[in-house]
Amino acid sequence: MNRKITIIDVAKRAGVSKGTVDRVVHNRGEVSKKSEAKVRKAIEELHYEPNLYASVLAKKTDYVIACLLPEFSEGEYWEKIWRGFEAGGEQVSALNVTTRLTSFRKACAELLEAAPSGVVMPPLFKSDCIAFTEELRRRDIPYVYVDSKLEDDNYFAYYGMPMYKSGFLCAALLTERLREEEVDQVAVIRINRDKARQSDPTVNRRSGFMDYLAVNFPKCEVHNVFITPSDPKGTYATLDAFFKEHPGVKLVVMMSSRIHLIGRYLADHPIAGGRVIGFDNLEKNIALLQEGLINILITQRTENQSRYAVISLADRLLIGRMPARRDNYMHMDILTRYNQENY
Amino acid sequence: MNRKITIIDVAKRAGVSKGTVDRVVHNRGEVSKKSEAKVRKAIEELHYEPNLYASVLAKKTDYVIACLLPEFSEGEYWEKIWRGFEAGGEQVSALNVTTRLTSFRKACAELLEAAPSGVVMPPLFKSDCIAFTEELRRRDIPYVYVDSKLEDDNYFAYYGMPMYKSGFLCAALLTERLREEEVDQVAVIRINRDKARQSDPTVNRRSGFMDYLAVNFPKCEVHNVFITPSDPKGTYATLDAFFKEHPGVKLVVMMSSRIHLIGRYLADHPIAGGRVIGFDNLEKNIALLQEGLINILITQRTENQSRYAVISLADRLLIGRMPARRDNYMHMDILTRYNQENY
DNA sequence: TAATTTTCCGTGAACGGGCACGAAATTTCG
DNA sequence: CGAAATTTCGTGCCCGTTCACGGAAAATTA
Repeated sequence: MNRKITIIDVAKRAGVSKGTVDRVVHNRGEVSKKSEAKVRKAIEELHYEPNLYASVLAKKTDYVIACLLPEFSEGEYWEKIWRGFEAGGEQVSALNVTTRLTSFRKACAELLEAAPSGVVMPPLFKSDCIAFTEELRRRDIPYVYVDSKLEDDNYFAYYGMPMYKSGFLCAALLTERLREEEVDQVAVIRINRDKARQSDPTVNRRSGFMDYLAVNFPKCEVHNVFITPSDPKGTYATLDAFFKEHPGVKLVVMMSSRIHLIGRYLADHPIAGGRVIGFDNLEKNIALLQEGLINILITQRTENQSRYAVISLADRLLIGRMPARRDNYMHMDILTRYNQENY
Repeated sequence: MNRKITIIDVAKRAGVSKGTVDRVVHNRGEVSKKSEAKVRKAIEELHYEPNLYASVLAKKTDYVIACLLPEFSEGEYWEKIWRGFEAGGEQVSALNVTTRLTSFRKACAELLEAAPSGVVMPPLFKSDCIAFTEELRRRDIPYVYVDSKLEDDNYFAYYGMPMYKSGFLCAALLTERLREEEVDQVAVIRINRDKARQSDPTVNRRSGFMDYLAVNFPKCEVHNVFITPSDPKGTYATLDAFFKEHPGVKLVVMMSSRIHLIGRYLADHPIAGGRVIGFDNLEKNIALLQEGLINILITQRTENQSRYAVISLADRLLIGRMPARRDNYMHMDILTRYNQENY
């Protein structure tokens, strides 16, 4: 029948040895033009494709993919990314590819010792990151962005959410079916950040959000309410003060993954007839969905970002395959209490 | 460093040969209790896991997974299932596993000739299917259901949507934020079926839908409107007549994948201020979303069902792995015009 | 033309595991 | 106890690649 074509079949047909075929397949040189042509012809005619498994088995080199992420505690957004790294690592572990999870901070230093074959990371601290990727480029180490990306020219691939559009979607869902006079006030809960060091990862999302409102509800007033994650009491007080002062606000959103920070307040003061939308399916956020305290979570398969990233890099290292697309925008899922179960 | 543990390492530690270890690993017998114990201990201690790739390479047997589906034309629901079969087949093709796509009708006959190692199928024609799976059971050929399932005891796994819940979700989305008096009438578009042969695959979904309404909007009146897919003109006329007679109907759903059948009518008579919900992301349905003629599509990664099915079966055949869950309910996605792009 | 360099290519030992074969060890039985 | 039957186990080849090694052929130089 249609037995698999092997390298030997190709060699025979081209009238050379398997070593030569191998050299041609991997562009390793040391082959005369004539032989190369014959081999390529034979490959073409027989539709030869190397057996990945035999190849992996025989290959000696071990690849290490460094996966960078910030330090995080349980239940945080980064835990999902971390899971994806693990899943991807598992998937490629049999391929002589090892993943190494590293805290972002230590990465640069560590790179000097153990030179990895590839790097996956979210570009978190912009200036540090630029220096770092510069170094990677110099060393010819491919790197993949997850979560968000910088606009340098050298990243190998990017996997993440379309941030601007997610803000747009958020605004659309928030205001759907509402008449203009019902969308007069919106509260955007925001996180107090140390602006010197941390860039705000939600800027693009926020502009998508604002743009949608500006077009569809130009008269809508947007209140920014700043809270501090480490200070639950202060958060509660801030919210309390805000909603006392603006009792008409029925529409609430949180652009980052931490809508759960206002869960406590919502439990005590549910927003009747309003709508609350957050992002990302952290367990604590899902809980709020289930309790009906928030209406919608806009999420994505966060783990997939990091998993795909690892796999795409392994593909590149092992068989030189490029990803189908360089920029991979993940689908945005809409989660309600009725469809969160099998997510 | 942490070199991979091989069968030789285990053999050495247990003081036997690799042949014996192999026999233990695959429960092939011909091993004394004493040796087996030693080997198992060594495996345990070294955390040995056989290298899948080496294993596949060495194994000679070829597996064939038969994938059954009904005949379909382009753009239909089954095309997605078909894609998944192809994707899954591709993924396992390097593992000596071949997939063969077969029309449901011919399957029984063909089975008599080429005995496949496994079967994946949607249980479409109930009585035929029961006879068929009986035969499979007798021959000890594992089979996996996709799309929907029969409640026999022998299927190896099932991948599909939670039908009842999808109806529930549909009703929830349809009526969200509406006051009781706004949900007085609902139109359910249905397909005329030859009841003798074809079972209605949406019964469970419809009961989920009805149950939600019964609880939350007990006074709501549900109109069933039957159309015939092969007769666009008749469909148009039927719809026209219906909506003329019931101008108050603003909420419309279609439980099957064919909401696009009413696209033509909707284009001419958009339902202002109403809501139209359909199922499944067929291209034609997506187009309606984009044009704003329908509001929501409840979908799933249909291709994944069939892909997972193929892969799970390959796993079972190659390394005897059971799926984590026997029944795998896929997540239901909510698609709107704002998040359909990267799906 | 012989010697030397360079280019090209074939050979064969891995890689980790499956499995057939036959030998060794053990049990059974006369 | 010895022979035969049975159980248990080790050996070695094979799967399709990769790649180091070294030899043959071609090109260059003297």
